[in-house]
Amino acid sequence: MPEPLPAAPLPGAAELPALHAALDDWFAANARDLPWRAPECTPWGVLVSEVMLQQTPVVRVLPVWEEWLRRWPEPSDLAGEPAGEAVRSWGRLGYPRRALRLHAAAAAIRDGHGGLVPGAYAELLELPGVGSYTAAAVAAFAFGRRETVVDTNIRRVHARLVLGSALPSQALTAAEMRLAASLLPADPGASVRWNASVMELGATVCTARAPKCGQCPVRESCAWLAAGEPAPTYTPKGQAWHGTDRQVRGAVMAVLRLAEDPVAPELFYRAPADLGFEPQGIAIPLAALHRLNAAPEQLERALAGLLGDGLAELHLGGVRLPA
DNA sequence: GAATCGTGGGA
DNA sequence: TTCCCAAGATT
Repeated sequence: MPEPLPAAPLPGAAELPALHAALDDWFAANARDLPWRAPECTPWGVLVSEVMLQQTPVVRVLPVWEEWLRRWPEPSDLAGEPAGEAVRSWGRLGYPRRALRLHAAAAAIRDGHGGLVPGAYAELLELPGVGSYTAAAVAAFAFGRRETVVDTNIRRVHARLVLGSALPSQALTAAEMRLAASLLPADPGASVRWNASVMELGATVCTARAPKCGQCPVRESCAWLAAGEPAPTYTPKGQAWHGTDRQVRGAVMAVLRLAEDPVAPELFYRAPADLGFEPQGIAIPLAALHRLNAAPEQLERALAGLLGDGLAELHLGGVRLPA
């Protein structure tokens, strides 16, 4: 299939070194001091950070990551615990399936890789919860490999800087991957710094809303600024939340995370006050769940979904986190 | 390709 | 208050 030509000429071989140098200098002076970027951070620490950072802001990941690495310094440490411990210690990071998959990845690393996080993209990609972005990111940032790392930040920077668009396309395309590959420095060390600096630029300066173009080290090269900051050609559709099954799932998960013992499913369908619970412990998330006023069918779907995903399991008539 | 999957903070 | 969206993966 023929693809449309880029809206702006791509940076040529003559311009790329200057672009690389500009972002290299900017990153050296402005990079955030994040623990998973420290030289002593292990590949396991990098992998945990990358999974936690999927769709979750840095500030919320930081304390949970610290606790995970303190408690489970190596993959085998996590693999030796029940999966439910991973889900519980995930706290309120969201998308708790990630905790389950990270636990499964730890077991795969212990059983299939001698307990060491693999450094090859193809091997990383085989791990549960690791997709194309995370595999490339771990290979690059933990092992210094030359990989084409493409996340939402990098896509947005490329869209503006090179293509002159306000936002990247709604779905990642093969053309974007080729563009990213064409911009990557040949030297492995330089490529790692480039990936990290473009991502950092997108996260802190070239943001989705209200970009700080005045602070941008490559604003003179930006196709979007040159084009007069054209508006997006589409409006992203928001994610519904209130009244959805997802909201109910989240509320049920909050109960299970706090429960010491299996929770009788009937409790999900009644107000804690009617059950004679004091407003403490498990009664707090139960009350929050009840306030959602979810239809019984909705609660059934949420529970069935959690059981199907392995985020909950039945045990002696109750529901609990997976063993 | 589109839908699904949490959560909380900032604009 | 409401809306947006943040280092995606999976089906």
